[in-house]
Amino acid sequence: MTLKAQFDHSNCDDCPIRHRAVCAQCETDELEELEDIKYYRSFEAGQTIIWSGDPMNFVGSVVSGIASLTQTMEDGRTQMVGLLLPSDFVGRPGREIAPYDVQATTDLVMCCFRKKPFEDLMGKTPHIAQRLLQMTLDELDAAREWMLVLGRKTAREKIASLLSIIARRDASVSKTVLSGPIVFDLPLTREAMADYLGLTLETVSRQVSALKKDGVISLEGKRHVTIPDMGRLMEEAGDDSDGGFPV
Amino acid sequence: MTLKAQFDHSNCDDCPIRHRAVCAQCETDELEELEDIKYYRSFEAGQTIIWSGDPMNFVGSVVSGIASLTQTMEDGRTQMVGLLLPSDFVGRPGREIAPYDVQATTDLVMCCFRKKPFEDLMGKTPHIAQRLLQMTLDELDAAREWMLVLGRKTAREKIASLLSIIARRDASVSKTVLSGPIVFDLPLTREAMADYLGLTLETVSRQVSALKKDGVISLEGKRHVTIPDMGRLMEEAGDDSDGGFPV
DNA sequence: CGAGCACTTGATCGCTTTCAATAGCTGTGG
DNA sequence: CCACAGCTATTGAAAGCGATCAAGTGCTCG
Repeated sequence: MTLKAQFDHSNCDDCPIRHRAVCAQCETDELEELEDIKYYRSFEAGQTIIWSGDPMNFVGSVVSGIASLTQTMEDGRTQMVGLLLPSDFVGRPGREIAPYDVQATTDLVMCCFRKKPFEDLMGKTPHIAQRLLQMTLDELDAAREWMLVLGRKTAREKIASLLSIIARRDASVSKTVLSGPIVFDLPLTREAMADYLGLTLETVSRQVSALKKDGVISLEGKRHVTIPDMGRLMEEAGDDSDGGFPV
Repeated sequence: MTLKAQFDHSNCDDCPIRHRAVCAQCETDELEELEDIKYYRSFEAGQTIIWSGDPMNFVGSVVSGIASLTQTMEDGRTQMVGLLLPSDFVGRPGREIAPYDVQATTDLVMCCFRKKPFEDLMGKTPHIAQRLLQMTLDELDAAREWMLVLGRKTAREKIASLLSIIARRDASVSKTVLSGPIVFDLPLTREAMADYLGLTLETVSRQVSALKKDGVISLEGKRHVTIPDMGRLMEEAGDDSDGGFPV
């Protein structure tokens, strides 16, 4: 596994998440202070990064790959409560104990900071705190959108919602034109999709098949998705297709 | 209606939410600046305070009463995505358009600030931004706990979860002993409970009746609830009854 | 007394879950 | 090279839970 390799440079200027992560608003001198305390960690797909209930010694940003936050009930029912993409932040300054399991959904690289030095730095660097506030508010919006999905949408709408969200942010990264067909690889297994959507994996499989049969999506293999008509998908998701991106 | 009356004093020191709201960490001089730009508004139960999609001219704190954030789909399905109690903050600095309907669930008093002056003040008053970050992180935790409720719990567990949350924070306000029976009034109609839990009001009614029949709760009238055994209720909610409060 | 509202209760329907079998793929070892 | 294990995903049949449709109750207020 050559997971490390491409990110063990120490210069933040080259960092792929430089302009979207918690450090986005930092000036050069502030960035230097962060560089002093940062270190990279790599994880393989499936690995648990943090166990719920464990002490949190570090915080950090997802540099590449995808991580998930999940809650588990005593009888084993699990619900994903966060999907962390590159630039997303892990951990909460001021908190000692992790409230959720954090897992690497794909191979993953994180830019980490030991918690204490990071908290100290945040205290004297308003740019970091400001950015963290913005990011947290965005996550809260995303969480609330998911509450609507979980509480009120049908299985078919849930699948369409998940696909449209993944498609949308893939597009926002790769600058794809929104009008043409959209192509991407699903970063989640059927089971992970089920955990995200509050469904069983069988229902996920059935609804993915149904959307395929109805021409809303097409599949090559199990994971490679093509969306011929994004507007159609958003209708299936129960969303307004004139979609206002509220940022 | 004498909704105003009790809060049109201008002195923040007497304010019931002084130590928990967005102003909690402010020093005397900072508080004076807030006092200069604040104003109170009262709303009657059922009134809509802000419509989704409308411009947001102000932000503010709930002083007394309860407000709710709800999302509505085109076909009328609605999901509550936030329940705002005294000291909770309404609005997002930097955002122009309201993403949710904000409604007064009970009679309500808010301490408002016009958005622009508040944003300016936040820029030069780290104590406000810091407190807002803490509060937003808390709301995110609450939202994620609700995602588990919405996605994975049964109707009975959902009702028990809602009751235990209301009971818990009623206790945190009124300093009730946790071991004895807990008594409170439901601030929500059956329909509002249904919108919170992603259920129909009929299912809410049935499950409340079932919990009553099984002795988990007792009712006087429709709204006055007694919980003889909080541990039992939390079992019914599917929560660990050794419940760590993860502040 | 009757209208309106919040709530309860009953009967039936249907979507999602559950249980179960099977397919397809990858990697390992005889 | 094929057999087989292990994993992910698909598909079918049946069961169950919550939604839907429909009355009916109890309370408040005019």
